[in-house]
Amino acid sequence: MRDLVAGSAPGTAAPSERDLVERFGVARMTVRQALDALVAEGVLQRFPGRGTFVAPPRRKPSRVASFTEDMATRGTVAESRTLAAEKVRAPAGVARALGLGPREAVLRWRRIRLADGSPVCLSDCYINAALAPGLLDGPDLPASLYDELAARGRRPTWAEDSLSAGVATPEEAALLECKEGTVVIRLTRRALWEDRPVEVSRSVYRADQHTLSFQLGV
Amino acid sequence: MRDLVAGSAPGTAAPSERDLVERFGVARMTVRQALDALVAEGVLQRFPGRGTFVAPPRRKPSRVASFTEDMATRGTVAESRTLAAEKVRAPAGVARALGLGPREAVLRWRRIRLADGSPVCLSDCYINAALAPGLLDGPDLPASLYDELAARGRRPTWAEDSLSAGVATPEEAALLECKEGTVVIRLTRRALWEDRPVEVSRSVYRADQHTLSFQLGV
DNA sequence: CAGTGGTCTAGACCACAGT
DNA sequence: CTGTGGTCTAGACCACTGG
Repeated sequence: MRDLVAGSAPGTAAPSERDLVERFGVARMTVRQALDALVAEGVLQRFPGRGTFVAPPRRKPSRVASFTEDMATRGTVAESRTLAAEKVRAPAGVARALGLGPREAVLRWRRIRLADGSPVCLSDCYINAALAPGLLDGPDLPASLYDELAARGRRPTWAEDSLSAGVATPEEAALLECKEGTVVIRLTRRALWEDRPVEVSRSVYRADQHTLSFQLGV
Repeated sequence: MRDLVAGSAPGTAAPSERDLVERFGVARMTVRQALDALVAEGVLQRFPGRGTFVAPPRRKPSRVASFTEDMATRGTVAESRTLAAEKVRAPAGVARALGLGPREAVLRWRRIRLADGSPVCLSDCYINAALAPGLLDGPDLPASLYDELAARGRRPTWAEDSLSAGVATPEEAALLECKEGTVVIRLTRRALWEDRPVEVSRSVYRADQHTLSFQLGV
């Protein structure tokens, strides 16, 4: 079905609905449902009175990106060193951001993130334990938090990021293997799955090594 | 139609399709089309074999935000001082980013952006003149670039932002009324409308005064 | 004008949930 | 088992577009 238009130049007219009815020997409502799917996908566009046409290419929808993915799109290898992976009672601010009562259990995962072997980011992540039980319990820690959440059907569908910049504290400088006073970007993220907070995190990126990028949809 | 579920708690069952057929005296396909619209809007969710239910509330889709909107959501007043508003031949890099030939005409708009009266951002924006003819020609400059583009049906539907951080140059410091060496966030944006580049810009934010935020959708 | 998509009817059979 | 949504048929009339 979609073969009929695959690879066609944008603006090319698709066969009319009544054409397809004849060609496939089905009812017109059936044809329309098939076309509806392609329209929803953005492959086709309909113009009443004129016809159905191949839509101009669409940008990928914006999507909450994981560090791992982000690195992959740059062609660099993401690794991480875990500094802490534990179940703790949520600090007040974290509990509030996760919509939990104070001192409820959360998972904390603190990592240094490396790109091609050199440290670019220090991340401190709190995960709603109720939504991802045992996430940090296995013999091996997950390679990617978002992949692991995806495997549990809990990948964030929405996130709010706040960005500021400053200079590295002595501790940050030591962990990121840079000079104290290096300019860093601080990113705070609150990520939700189906309107329920899954993760809050604070990350510190070496700004001299790393550029953050965002794709913003519609 | 949507009154039937307006305000209902998420998870509430909607009337079944056959119910609605009787209630409104229409065909089932008609009911389904009406429901399809609500499902597409995210108001309802269908579960085969079980029924149709009120969907959990959805986050607003991520959307390319304008400085003006961004300020409004913070409850602060956005203003700007125009440093330059002119038609120029596009520098090579800008031309490439806008998908134009070298030295084609583009609109350049350079502004200092103020939040509650104090400078927070220096922005240098190049606009594809073909997509927004005369944008800077009126007796008054637009109050908001994105509002003005929206009025012409050319509001960006997609954008790609790159963020880095550094320290203010002497010129930037003078314009932003801060000390040389103040930490700043540099943001490069390429904004498209229907897959055609509309705007590329470079902005410099005082990081000690301003936090950038992003909402990222699905 | 003829052709297009948009909407609608009054049925039908299927796969699947929950009881 | 009954009731649900998912899919399908073979028509129909409408408003709109373009020549």
